Amino acid sequence: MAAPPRRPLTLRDVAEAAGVSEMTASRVLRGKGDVSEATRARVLDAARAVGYVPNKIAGALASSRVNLVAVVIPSLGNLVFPEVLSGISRTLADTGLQPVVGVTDYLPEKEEQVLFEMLSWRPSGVIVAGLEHSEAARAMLARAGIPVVEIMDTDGEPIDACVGISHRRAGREMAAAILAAGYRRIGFLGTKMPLDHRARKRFEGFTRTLAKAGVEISDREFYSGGSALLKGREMTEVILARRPDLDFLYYSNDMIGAGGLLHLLSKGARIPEGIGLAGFNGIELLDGLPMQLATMDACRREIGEQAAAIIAARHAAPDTGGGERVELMPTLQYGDTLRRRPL
Amino acid sequence: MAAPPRRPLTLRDVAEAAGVSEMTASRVLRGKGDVSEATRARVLDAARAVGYVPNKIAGALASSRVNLVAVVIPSLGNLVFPEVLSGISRTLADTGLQPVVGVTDYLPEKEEQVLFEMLSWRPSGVIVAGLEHSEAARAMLARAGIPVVEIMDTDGEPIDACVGISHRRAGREMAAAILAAGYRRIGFLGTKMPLDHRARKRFEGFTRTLAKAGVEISDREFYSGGSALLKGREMTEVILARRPDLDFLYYSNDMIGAGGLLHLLSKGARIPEGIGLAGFNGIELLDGLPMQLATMDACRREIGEQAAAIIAARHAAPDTGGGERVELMPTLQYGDTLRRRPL
DNA sequence: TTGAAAGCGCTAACAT
DNA sequence: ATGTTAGCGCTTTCAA
Repeated sequence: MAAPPRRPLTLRDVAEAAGVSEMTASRVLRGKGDVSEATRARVLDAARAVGYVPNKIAGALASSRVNLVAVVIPSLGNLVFPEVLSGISRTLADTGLQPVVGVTDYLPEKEEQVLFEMLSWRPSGVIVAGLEHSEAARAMLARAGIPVVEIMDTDGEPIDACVGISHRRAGREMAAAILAAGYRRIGFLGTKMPLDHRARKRFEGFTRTLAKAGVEISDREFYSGGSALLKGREMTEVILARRPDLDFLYYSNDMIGAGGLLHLLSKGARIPEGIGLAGFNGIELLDGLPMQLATMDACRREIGEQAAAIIAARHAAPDTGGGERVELMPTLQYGDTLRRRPL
Repeated sequence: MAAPPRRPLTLRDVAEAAGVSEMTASRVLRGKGDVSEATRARVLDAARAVGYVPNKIAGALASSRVNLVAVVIPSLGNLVFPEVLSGISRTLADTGLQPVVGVTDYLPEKEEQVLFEMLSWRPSGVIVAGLEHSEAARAMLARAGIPVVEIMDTDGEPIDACVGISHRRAGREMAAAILAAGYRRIGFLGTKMPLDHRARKRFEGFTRTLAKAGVEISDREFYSGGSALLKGREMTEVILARRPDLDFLYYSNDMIGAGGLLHLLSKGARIPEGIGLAGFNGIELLDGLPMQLATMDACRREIGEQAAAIIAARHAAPDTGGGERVELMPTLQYGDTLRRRPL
C-alpha cells in the first residue's frame, strides 16, 4: 500500500495507466466523441483504480463552461428559502447544472460582495432574491453576460428575468378579505427590517386597500431577533395591552402569527369571532398547531422551479429567451383564524 | 454608451486601460507585492471603470489555491444544519475562506456524488456531517490531501478530524434522567430513517441505559414525511390509544415532540406529573410554546465554529495539525415536561 | 478512432 | 517597483 501522493492525480496519470493519450482519456471521462468500447473500458478502469477526481478548474478554464448556477438569498434560517432552494435543486438535477448558494443576511453590501465572489467563478446563471440591489450589483449582473433571474418579487423592474409574486397584491388581497369579514380595528405586527422589501411592499398594499375603505391601521408593533414564536407571543400581549379593542392582527410572517395564536388561545380568546389573525407564507411546518392560521402561500417551491427552468432553458439554447416575467398568484388560506363573512 | 462586450473583461483589458503590465495589475488587485501608490490607484480606477470581475478559475489554476471550503450536510430543512452553517460562515468570515454547501438528502450515493463534484473544484478543506460514508467516499476524502472534518457525531472513527457530540451518550443521559424521575413505562417516537445514524445511536444509548435498569421501551411509533409538528400530534395520539398507560414519551427530535406536547395539552394531560416528554436538539424556534419541552442541546453553532476553526488553522499553517477530535458536551434541559425527581 | 499542438486567464519565479 | 517567461490541467481544433 503506497502512501497517497502529495500531488493530486491528473488526467495524464490516468492516460498513462490506461496506455492512451490524454485526449482520449478526456473524451472517455466526458463521454464525448467516438471512443472504441475497449479503450473506454480501459480508461474507466484506470481512473477508478487510481481514484481519479477530475480537476474542474482546469476543465472550466479550457472550455469556458461552468456547470454552476449562483443562488443568492438573504437567509437560510427563514424556512422559506430552503424551500425555494429545494425547488431549484430538483429542477436543475436533470440538466447537469448545480446550484451554489450564497447568503446575504439582508445586507446590500454583503449581497454585492457575494455576487462579486460568485461571478468571479463564471457561473452559467444567477438566481437572486429580490429586485432591490445596489447600483454596482445591478451593473455587475447586467454585464455578466449570463441569464439572471430575480425571484420572490415582481413589483419592480428586473435586470433580466423575474419569477415571483406581487407582494403589494398579496397585502391588498389580505386587506380585502379582512374588511369583507367585517373586521375594522386592525393591528399590524412585523419585523424591524427596513431592508426586507417584500414585507414592506405587503404592508404598503395592505394599508392602501384599508385606506380606500376608510380604515387605518389602529396600532403596530415590531420586533427583531430572537425566537419568532416567542416574539409573536410577546408582541401580541403588548399590542393588546395597549389596544384591547383590536379585532384583527395581521402578522408579517407565519411564525410570529403562530406565537400570537398560541398566546390568544391560552387567554381563551374567541377566534375568529372575537378577534382574527393572519400571517404570511403558508409554512407547512405549522400544520400541527391547534388552529390553522390564516395565511397566504408565497409559492416558494414553484418560484424555485420556474427560475431554475429559465436558467436551464437558456443554458440549453444560448442567445434564446431573455426578459421572462412570471407572476405567480398566491392563494389566500382562511384557515380557522379569519372568518369569511361579517358576524 | 457602448453595448456590453460579449467577451468578459480580462486582466489584460484592465492592464491596458491603466497602462501597466498584466503582472502589475494582478499584484494590485490581489494586494500582494510592492506597487507604488500611483500605479495602484490607476489600476484600481481602471478596474472599477470597466467593471472588471476577476476570473477565479484562471487564478485558482495558476496558483493552485482555492479559497473554498466544501460543506456537505444531509438537509437544509432540518433547522439544525442552517445553524451549523451559520457557525461555519461566521468563523470563516475573517479567514478569506468561503463555505460552499452541498446537500445529500441522507443518501449515501448522493453524498458520494456531491463529494466527488465538490472535490473536483479542489477546495481547501471539507466539512462533512456524520462519520458514516461509503467506502468510495472515505477513500476520496482520505486521498484528497486536504483537511477533512466530520461533524455532529463522535461515535466512530473519523477519516481525519471530527467535532461533535456523542449521540450514544446523549441517549444514555436522557434515559438516566427519565429513570431518575421515576418514569417507567416509556414510549419512543421517531423518524423512519435507517440512514439517520445519529438518531439511531441516540436510540441505542437510550435503550441500553434503560436495559441496565431492567426497563424496556414499552412501545414505539415511527413516521416519515409531512409536517413534523402535525406528525408529532398524530403519532402521539396513536401510541397513546394503543398504550394509554405510558408515562413518558421520548421523541427523536424537538419538532415532533412539540407536536406531541400540543396534543397532550389539548387533551388536558397533567405534564410532567401524569406523563413526561422529551425531544432532542434544543431548537430555539420552539421557545414560544405553552410549555418548554425537555430536550438536549446538540451544540450546533459551536460544532460549526470549531470545525471551521480547524480548517482555518490548517489552511494558515499547512502540514500542521491533523486528527483533531473534539467532543462537545450537550446539556440536558428539563424544561417543563420532565420532572426532576420521583413523585 | 486516435493523437498533437495551442491556448483558456491568471500567477510563481525570476529578471531588471 | 515593474516586467518577462513559463506553465497550472484541461479542452478545442485540427491533423492523421
